[in-house]
Order: sequence, then structure tokens, then C-alpha cells
Amino acid sequence: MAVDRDRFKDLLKEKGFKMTRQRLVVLEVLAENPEQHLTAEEIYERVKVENPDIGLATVYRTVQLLLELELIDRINLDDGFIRYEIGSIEEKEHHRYHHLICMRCGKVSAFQDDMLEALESGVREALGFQVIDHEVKLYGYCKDCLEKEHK
Amino acid sequence: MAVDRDRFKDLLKEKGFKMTRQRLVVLEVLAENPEQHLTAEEIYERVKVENPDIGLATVYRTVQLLLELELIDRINLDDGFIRYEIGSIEEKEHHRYHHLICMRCGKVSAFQDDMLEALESGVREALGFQVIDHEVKLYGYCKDCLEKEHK
DNA sequence: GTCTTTGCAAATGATTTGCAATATA
DNA sequence: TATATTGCAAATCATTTGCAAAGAC
Repeated sequence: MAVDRDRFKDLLKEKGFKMTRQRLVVLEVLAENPEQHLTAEEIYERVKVENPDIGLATVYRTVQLLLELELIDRINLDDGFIRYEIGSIEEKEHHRYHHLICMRCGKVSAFQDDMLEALESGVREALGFQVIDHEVKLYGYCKDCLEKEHK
Repeated sequence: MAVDRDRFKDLLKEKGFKMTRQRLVVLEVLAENPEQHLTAEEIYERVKVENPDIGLATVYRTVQLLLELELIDRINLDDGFIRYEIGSIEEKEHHRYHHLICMRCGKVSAFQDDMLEALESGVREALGFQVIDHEVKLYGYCKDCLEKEHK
């Protein structure tokens, strides 16, 4: 997934930000690793390969900016790190992926499902709460770990 | 919701732990504040009222112990704090509450709903992933904030 | 040239840990 | 008494921030 530089630049200008090499590179790393839920440190390591003089603080600042621009999503797997991944183009309504977290090997995978629509309208009617976004985490055992266990 | 001291003591002994005043008091604070999703610091403040000589580190250690004993649940609202609440007695299958988080006032409320059962069996069949537990967070605007906005 | 952004190092803040003193069984 | 637990203070560690230098437009 390649980054459209001009589009990115326009998006930045629109909000009064400037286009920099650092911002582009961070976005590119995330675009090249879809569904990889990288930590800031992991992004930093990958960015440093081609840009050894970038600072970790810049990665943190950039990631917050990209979040504001809604170009990336934030995921919290409760392991002490905040993780980031590029936002899916299909996510028109700004709905996040759901995550499957394996309790044995720690592997994380994502899937999409729209069945929460029903739940959300139910919540609106029963409790008067208007749902804008949701986050679902399913904990359990992945296919590989289940198969290993059966041997 | 009162704590059954003898039951708590037995549960501790079963795993080789000892019953202490501090552990009892922390559990009691959580039992007296159901669905309140307290941070360690908040638990500490409430515990200190009657036990001024307790340490914050003890609260942190106790909360981890209670988590191991599955007497309490952990909630992460992505605001930099880990929160805890007493486990519902009805939660036979160790399923957590779902949380509604207001994006305006920050209020958090909980609700229960079993509609994820269907999603979970679907995930099992389609992806071979066996779901043990789930966590759902719905972000949006609460009733009060919606009403204020309409004025 | 002006204003934003960066890199570095220092600060922050929630949580954890070492250890000697204390409490439990 | 033997072992687990506590309280305190110091350590940890991800993330944030101040500031002077460098970069974007």
C-alpha cells in the first residue's frame, strides 16, 4: 500500500501542518505494514533503517498527528504499549477492526464484522447513548495453538 | 455487596496466600463500589480513610492478586490508568461487562448483553479461533450530553 | 523571513521492585 | 517460629515536554 504524497501534503496543509520527511516516512512504514499493530518503538526501529537521524520523540509526535488526521488507528492490547496501524480505506464510518488476541502465543489478528450495528441501535433506544465508534477484543486460543495442543 | 471473609480466606489459603487486613479492605472497597471502575489510586484513597497506614504499593500488589483469584476484572479506558471492578456473580463464564464511554464528559457506564455469543461461534467456525473472553467498548455520547446539546 | 518541526535530554507519571520490618498461621 | 506480606523509597519504563537548532513554505 503506497502513500500518496500529494494527498498527504494537502491533508496536512488543510490543517496548517507542514509536510516533512519524518512524517512521510512514519506514514509509509505504517502503510507498508498493514494490520501489524506496531508500537512507537517498533515504528522507530523500522524508520531508522533508512533515516538513522530521526528521534523517537518525533515518532511519538507524528503518530499523534496521524491519529488526529484519522489516517491511522490506535490499538491497546493491555501489554503496556500503545499500538498503531494504518486505517482501512473501507472504514467509511471510522469503525475499527475487531481484534483476536491469542492468550497462549500472543498473536493478534483482525477481522471485520458489521453485526454490532444491531447492538448499537439497541443501546441507543434502551439507554439513550449514541454510539460513534466501537472497539472489540476477543481473547482466546488461535488455530495454531489449538492444533499444537491436540498433539 | 458484603464480602464473605471466611470464603475469601479459604480461597487465599487454597493458593498458599495469607489473609491480611489490607487484602480484605481492598476487596471490600471494590465490593462496595460495583461498576465504578476504580483506578489503583482511587482504591488507595478510599482504603486510607479507615486504614491510613496502608501503602499504595500494597494496593497495586493486592489488585494483582485479586485479579489472579478472578475476584475482580480489569478495565482499560485508554486514559492512562488501569481500572478495576468487582466481578459480577452472574458472570459464570468469566465474561466482562461491556462499557459505554462518553466522548464528551468521559462518563463510563456498563451494560450486559449476550449477543456476542453468535459472533464468537462464527469466529470459531470461520477462523478456527476459540474465544474465551471478550471486551467491548462503545464510544459515543451519553444521554445527558445529547440533551445538553439540544438546548 | 517566519513559523513549524525536529532532536536531544530531561521530566513525567503510573506501576513495579528491593529490602528490612512486621504480621499471619 | 517460619514464611508471607507490608511500607517505604528507589527504580522502571513508556510517553511527553522544553528548548535551541534546523527545516518547510
